[in-house]
Amino acid sequence: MGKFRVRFAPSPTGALHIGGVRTCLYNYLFARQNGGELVFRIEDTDSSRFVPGAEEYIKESLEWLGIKFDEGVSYGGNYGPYRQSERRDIYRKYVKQLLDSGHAYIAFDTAAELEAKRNEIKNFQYDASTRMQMRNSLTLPADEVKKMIDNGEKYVVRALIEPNQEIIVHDIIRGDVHVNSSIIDDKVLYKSADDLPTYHLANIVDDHLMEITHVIRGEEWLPSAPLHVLLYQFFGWEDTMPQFAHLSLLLKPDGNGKLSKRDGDRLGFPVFPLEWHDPKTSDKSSGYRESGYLPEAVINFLALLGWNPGNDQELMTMDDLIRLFELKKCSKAGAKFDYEKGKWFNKEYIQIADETMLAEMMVNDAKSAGVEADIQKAIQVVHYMKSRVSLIRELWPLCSFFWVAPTTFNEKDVAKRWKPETHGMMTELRKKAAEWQDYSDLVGFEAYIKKWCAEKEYGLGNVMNPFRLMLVGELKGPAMFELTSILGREETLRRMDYALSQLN
RNA sequence: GGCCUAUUCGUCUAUCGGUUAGGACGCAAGAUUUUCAUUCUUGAAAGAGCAGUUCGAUUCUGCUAUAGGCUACCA
Repeated sequence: MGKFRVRFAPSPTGALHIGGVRTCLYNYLFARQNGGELVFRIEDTDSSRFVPGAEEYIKESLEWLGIKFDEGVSYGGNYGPYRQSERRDIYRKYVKQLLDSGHAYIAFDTAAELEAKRNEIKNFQYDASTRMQMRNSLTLPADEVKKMIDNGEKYVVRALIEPNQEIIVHDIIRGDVHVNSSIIDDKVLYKSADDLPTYHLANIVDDHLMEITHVIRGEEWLPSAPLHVLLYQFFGWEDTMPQFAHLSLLLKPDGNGKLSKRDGDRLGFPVFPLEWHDPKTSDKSSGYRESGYLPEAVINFLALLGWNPGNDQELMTMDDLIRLFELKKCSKAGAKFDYEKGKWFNKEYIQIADETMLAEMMVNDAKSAGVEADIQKAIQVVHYMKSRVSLIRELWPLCSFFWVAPTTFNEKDVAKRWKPETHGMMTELRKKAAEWQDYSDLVGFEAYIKKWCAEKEYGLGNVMNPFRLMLVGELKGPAMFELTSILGREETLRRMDYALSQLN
């Protein structure tokens, strides 16, 4: 038995949807676990839907997420080219083979003719029951067919499907799916107009030639899987036909239907890994990276949407996933996309993330807000504040007061904590704070202030809350002396002076 | 309309015919905290419906309902 080989084969028609990311992830996990190979193939057989930049976007997204390909477009390999638009010669050969063996035929029906037929016959299907009424190589004399082709008349090649055959698709996740061939129409396999095959033909030929052993793809492909099985038979490739695994779909968090870009816009969460600027519509869609997610969190969250290791373990690294993943354990039902849970995963990963990296990202956000935040201080701030955020992007808004001194004071908090006697107490506290020199010794400073409170018989709450109010402008932030240790002596005193001048 | 697939707490899910149906997110309450968070504890919360098979069905079968997918010279 040879190596397992799987592929991820997107169409470059736009940003990579989060569901596509999951499909790719599962392929990756499967390949890694079995010491197999993951191939990156571009399925650009529909020239009209091509979007420039999409291919690069897909690559960059998967790189950010830590999903690596072994071969394929821009990775090289011995089975190339890996872009279907560059494989025309190959497909032509196999189209001819199908035509010669009588498993396919040429059809000249125009779009208008097909449309007319659809109006004429209810539930029209181009198949055994109707093909003899159409303009194709089955109904036209051979010399006329040849003449039409020579004249450059546009045609398509259709699969010739025998009716009333039972086709069984063996699916790793779903078991055997039985389908009667009568419900499959004579699918178009090739269009002379752009000299390109359709998905179905290209897919089978490429998977065979690239020696793919397992096709792991979305459930939307299940209905065409019987056709694919038939094509393997037509070519005589049953023996090496890959095993199928059709993954359930990712659904909208609310209501029904599969998750779409619009849901993200509507509900306020990203459906794409990276921010995407559509060159055609010039629409901008948010991405997980730009929204403040860690790739590890996105991977972990996505992996568990439709699969689980069979126990209660939820936090898993990529290595864990590679070790534990099982196609057979993938759930058959679609999974609603729960954005809140995704945020929880991210929060967990922020807690174990490198603090310097988090600080650098926060410093970047500060810069965008027009504040030059120094990295050393930022690292300290992150250390104390990271447990409070779910997204990296929440860090700066939450922590900006470490750099930007308050100019106003929250009215409610003042009303609650700034009593008539407070100004006098805070003036005294200002003196004690000035006496203390080493603010980095937060334990010593805290003891010093508390001792003073005890001597004066001041309630801690009556001191600490106004103190915080003076430094932050409201009642929030880390522990009081963590706060002063980061602010430092000079800044602490300065903020106290300002507050004392504003509050009375 | 036709075909295919699915159906356990609000959500993601565990359960290899016998369980007080477990966990996580979210939610609620309590504790902790000089603030806000964090953290901890506790709680509410589920087998779509109806038949059948069986000593016994969440688990197997059928029907119904509901949901999703597909039904293009798109993938």
